[in-house]
Amino acid sequence: MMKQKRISDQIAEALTAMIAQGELKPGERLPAERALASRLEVSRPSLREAIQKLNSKGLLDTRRGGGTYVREGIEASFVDPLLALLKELPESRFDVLEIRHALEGSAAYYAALRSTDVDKENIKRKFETMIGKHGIGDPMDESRADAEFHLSIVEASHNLVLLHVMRGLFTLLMSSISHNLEKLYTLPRVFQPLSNQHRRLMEAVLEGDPEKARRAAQAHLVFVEESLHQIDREAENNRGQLRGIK
Amino acid sequence: MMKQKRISDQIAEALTAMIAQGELKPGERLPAERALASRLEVSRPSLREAIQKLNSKGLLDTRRGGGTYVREGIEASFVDPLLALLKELPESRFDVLEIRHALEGSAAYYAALRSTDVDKENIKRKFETMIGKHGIGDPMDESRADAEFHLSIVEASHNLVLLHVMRGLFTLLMSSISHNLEKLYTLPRVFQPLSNQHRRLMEAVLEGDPEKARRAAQAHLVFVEESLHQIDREAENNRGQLRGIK
DNA sequence: TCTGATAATTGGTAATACCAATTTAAGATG
DNA sequence: CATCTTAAATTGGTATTACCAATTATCAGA
Repeated sequence: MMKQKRISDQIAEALTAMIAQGELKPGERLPAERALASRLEVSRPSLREAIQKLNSKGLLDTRRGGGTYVREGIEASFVDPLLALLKELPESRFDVLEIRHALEGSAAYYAALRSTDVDKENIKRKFETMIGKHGIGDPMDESRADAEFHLSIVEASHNLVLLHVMRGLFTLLMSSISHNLEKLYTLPRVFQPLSNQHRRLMEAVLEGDPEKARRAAQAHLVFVEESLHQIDREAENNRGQLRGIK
Repeated sequence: MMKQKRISDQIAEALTAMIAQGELKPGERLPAERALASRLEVSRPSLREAIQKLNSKGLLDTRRGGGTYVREGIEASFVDPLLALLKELPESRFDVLEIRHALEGSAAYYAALRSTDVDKENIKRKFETMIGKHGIGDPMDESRADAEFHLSIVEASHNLVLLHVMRGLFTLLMSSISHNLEKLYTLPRVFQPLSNQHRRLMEAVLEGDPEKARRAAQAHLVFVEESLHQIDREAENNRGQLRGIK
């Protein structure tokens, strides 16, 4: 006979399912503890224990006097330790690029094999959005649109675990932006080939050519890596010249 | 003026520090809730909330009537959401294999480029351990030794982010063992080529041939994937036959 | 209409009681 | 003396109640 699960675990699971199924959306506020405990017919401490569990997992966010909310970025449990690592070791972002090279090559390959018409429309939309963001504002916005374009391709691969991992990696990169990544979007000699590569990648996926898609994704990542190395070197040289003047 | 942290967070942090500093060792038992709450001069519900947080993070393990223990294996924070996913969708383990295909190909490539003498000795040791475990006991032990062999190659790639991701994926697989994975070690027609592939992978890394290492890693993963598919089909056929008898 | 004060709501902490599961200790039996 | 069974003690789990602290909403006055 199976042991009965503790009530707090059952509540945590139910809430997790509601978040996973979209019944509870990022940013949405839960009912007040007393009301929710009453509705679920459990005691408030049991509910609190469940909520604390999910706070700890990064799924919920509770503000004293202000209510409990579904967190906006749900990958925190994966990201936090890596974020600490990136803080300590800025070179780790090249580690991330190496991983992206491997994973996005695969993502593009499987996307070319598996994408549905809906996926393809989504990829096109994200590409247009990304192009539309160029030059008109915050490079952060461009960076976000870029990430969303790439994630649309990962979605089209229909590998849920890969999507989870890639979401975590992109969240990580967005959080650690500060290492000249914006230069990718503001330097014309970089942005133009970057944009062409994005287009080539999209076209390969839309044509359903897996090997071409893989190569396009990997060439793109190699270009990003080399561009960042170069931008780093130029920034280093600029610092050297400033020292000479002072 | 900084907001004062909630008491349960302070307790959770203190306990985490004690674990990190070795004051509390894996497997060790905490004092009883009432005693610990009294010692810390907090209420028992506050302490319980802290303990539930750490249970949720995989740092502690609480047994009703039996006490609270420091957990033995500590990578759970990455694993839990994916574990839930794997429970819901057993096919996700093939998603994981697709990712391993991409990541371990890269890991082997960079390991062949970057491994030090220490790395190479470690890889050899893990290989010998894995071979030594074959057939003499629990297939779980073999599975663990297999994971450690692969992780030794990831370590030799000197990509810290990749190591973090791969550790998480292996912990995930170990936790979700139940889908005929042990058959990989107990079926001679599977184990023999598997073992040869492991050897070939190791040799390519030791020779410092990156492309050969990548191909060896990827061939190995393809073989694992196909073997699991086949084992699944046979299990399905066996179930069909049992139905016929009953 | 805007601002400040007050009331209401919400989360945080504590104390207490009791139930359920596990562990330990004591007693009986061979 | 060793082993088994039973009872007691210990431990975690749940619930109720009370009160404090922070935030939000509402109301009154300028």
